[in-house]
Amino acid sequence: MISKPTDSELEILHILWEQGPSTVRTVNDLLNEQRRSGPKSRDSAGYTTTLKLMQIMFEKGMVSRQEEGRTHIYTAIVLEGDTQDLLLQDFVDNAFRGSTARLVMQALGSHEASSEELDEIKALIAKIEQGK
Amino acid sequence: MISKPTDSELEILHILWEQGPSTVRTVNDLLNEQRRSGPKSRDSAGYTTTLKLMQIMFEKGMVSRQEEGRTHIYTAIVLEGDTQDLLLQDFVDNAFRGSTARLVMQALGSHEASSEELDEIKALIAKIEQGK
DNA sequence: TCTAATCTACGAAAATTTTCGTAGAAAAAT
DNA sequence: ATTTTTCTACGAAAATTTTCGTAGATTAGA
Repeated sequence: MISKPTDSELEILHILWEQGPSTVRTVNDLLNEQRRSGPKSRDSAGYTTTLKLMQIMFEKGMVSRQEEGRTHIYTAIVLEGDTQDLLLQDFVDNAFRGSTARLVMQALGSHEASSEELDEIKALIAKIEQGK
Repeated sequence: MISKPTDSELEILHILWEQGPSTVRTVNDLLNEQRRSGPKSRDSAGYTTTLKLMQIMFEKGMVSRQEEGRTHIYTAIVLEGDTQDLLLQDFVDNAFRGSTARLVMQALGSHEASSEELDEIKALIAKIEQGK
């Protein structure tokens, strides 16, 4: 049973998706790196905090791990796209009452998108219309 | 200081936005109505649960209320669009690492949108490109 | 009138998520 | 060789969110 990751779990998943298989130490370092440089500077996470979270994620089946000497190397099992779908579905339901179109309108209306990105989106829409 | 509503608070805000000023009783009834008919049938909320949530929202300044006889009539203070912006910003950061374009692509790619909605989106994109 | 239903206020239990301290083993450094 | 660092495991505190029971007041119904 695939379930929605919590915010902290998602933070870790992003690192695993980007970096590939990693140790807790690596994940914790990058995590705090990002938190410092990120937009809303959060407190950095203690090592055992990250460790515990990754152990929980292992129990939930979100990540696998293999022993390498005395350390564990963790790998994301869930796919980035699948997870984003899951989160998106939930978010659209909660915040936009199920209307994907309204979400898209709001997103395009109030946030920046480069012309390249807009072109991509136009292309995608054309493709969808094609398929109808 | 405007802060992000929790999931339960958002559920209540949606009802206030739709219905306009309402009593706790009305909100609680509609809430449970929606939960029963909704996609993921959750347990219905007890009356005092909803009451307590709305009291908390009042303390936070998300809603105002006025006495009408012995009951209170609650009104949403925060605007739907502003709240959605707030939630969206957070969601894009957490789930899509800040890339609005990726969010839009994923949303359009995996969910349904009618041709009318797609037309609206195209129009919006044209307007944005115009403005550049 | 008196009984039942309905309202607010309030505190605290329950559930969930996040954080961290401590212990013990293993490796690395001095 | 012994001290320091680094790892896992584990439990539980802390923080947040959600739920509900109880009390007391007021209105409505029998």
